[in-house]
Amino acid sequence: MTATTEHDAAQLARDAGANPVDYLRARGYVYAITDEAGLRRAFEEGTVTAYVGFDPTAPSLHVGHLLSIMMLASLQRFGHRPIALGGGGTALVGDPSGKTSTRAVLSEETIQANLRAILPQFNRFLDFEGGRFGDNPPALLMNNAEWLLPLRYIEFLRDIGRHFSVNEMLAAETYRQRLESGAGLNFVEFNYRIVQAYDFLHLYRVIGCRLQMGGSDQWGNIVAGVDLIRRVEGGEAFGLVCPLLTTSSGQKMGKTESGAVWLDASLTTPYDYFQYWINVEDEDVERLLRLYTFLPEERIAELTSVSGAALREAKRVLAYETTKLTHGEEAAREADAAARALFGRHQDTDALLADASIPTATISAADVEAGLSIADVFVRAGLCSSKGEARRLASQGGLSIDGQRVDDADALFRPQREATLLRVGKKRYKRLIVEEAS
RNA sequence: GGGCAGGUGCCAGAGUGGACAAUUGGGCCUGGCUGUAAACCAGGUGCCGUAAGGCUUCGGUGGUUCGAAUCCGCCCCUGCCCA
Repeated sequence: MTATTEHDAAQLARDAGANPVDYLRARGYVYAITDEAGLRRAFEEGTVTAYVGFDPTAPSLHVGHLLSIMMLASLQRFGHRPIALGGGGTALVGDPSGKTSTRAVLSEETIQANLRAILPQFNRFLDFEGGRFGDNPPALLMNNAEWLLPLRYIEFLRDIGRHFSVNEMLAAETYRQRLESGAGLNFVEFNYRIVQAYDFLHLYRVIGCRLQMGGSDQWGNIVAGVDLIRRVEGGEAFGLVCPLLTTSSGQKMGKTESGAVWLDASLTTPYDYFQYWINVEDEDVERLLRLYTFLPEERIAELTSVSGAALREAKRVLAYETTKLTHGEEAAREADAAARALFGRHQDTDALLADASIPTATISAADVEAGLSIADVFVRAGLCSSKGEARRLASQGGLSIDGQRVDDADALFRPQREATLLRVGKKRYKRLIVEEAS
């Protein structure tokens, strides 16, 4: 496995005197910038404070948020100040961007709970102490509920609302789509843009934040903030958005059949996280290495100069590096070891069964003795959702135990030893441990 | 507030008293070929059951009927038009 570079790509670029804009562009993060020349100048003139908003609609961030996080992390390596803004207030409003229908309204308690779970996840990516990358200032965590909830309606309408043209907003892609598609748009959602713009204004006023970043679906909202700052304060602020990533086959990044790929280890295990990345398509590896790791350009070029099966090494590095960033080096090493053991050329069942890094389920010895069918066991291990599915898979040749195909899912499960290797399809493995009941 | 049209499986969308666990397409899953890739080909895709069969499902609820996703009442939700 690659030795970790002392200096990552962003720091190298900084040492070489590059403007962060150039780095972000070279890495593929830039989809659009409101005023590129102005932003470059701002970066040259001093420390820029930049923020990205994250709506706490779930108890964890997921891979879809990763690009924005990487942008913040990159800027910090250039000595600028990132702010991760938790949308404790905006989540109550609900962003209609890219949604085809109104999102279910979350309760305030849920949102607060989600926020508490999400904020620590930034720790691995951002430095909240300061100085980890030279003279960088500490990153900040903020929650817009703090200033949005106390807002008074009439005042807000008078001071902020007046700056927004309804005509303009109706013409905006986000809202137009919803209106044209007949999916509907309620007043609360219609206000999302205004509230988000206000966030930017607030951060500009309070800590001089001058840059907001996000996905390209946020462009309109970000521009609205930039405009608001100019109108209200006569200030200069910037927006930068990254492309909305899809895989070569058109899938949204970070989405799988079974849902989002979470950054929380209890929702998506490091093993599964690693597997997500190592399973990317050939055409995507290079782009993803640039976006989701800090590997230097030369290393990426070296890894992706090959084609065909040799690209697997690049994917392994991608998986390792991304897992390391999200879950730490230890977890990355384990996930990598498990992957090698399970998918390596020579499968050694005994070694696999002893390997704790492989996803594991347990079952009590008493249950086994009472008589469990193979289908039952696969269901209990979480590999099948029902016995019917297990039967179906078995009849299609999709189940195996210790490398042996299962023909009859209804046969009694008779483990040879306390550990058994279950497999569904080509890729889903689980180690099953029979435990003496306690 | 009034009028009209709707709410079906992961999604889209047929069905409009029995032949419906529900056509079809997409997605997804499995097998084959492979490199834990793509493309391609084949099969599968509610739950229980070896099977026969049973059970639960078509916004909610209460009816009509031997029988309802399909008919009727009430309620909830969505869209369009009018106010």
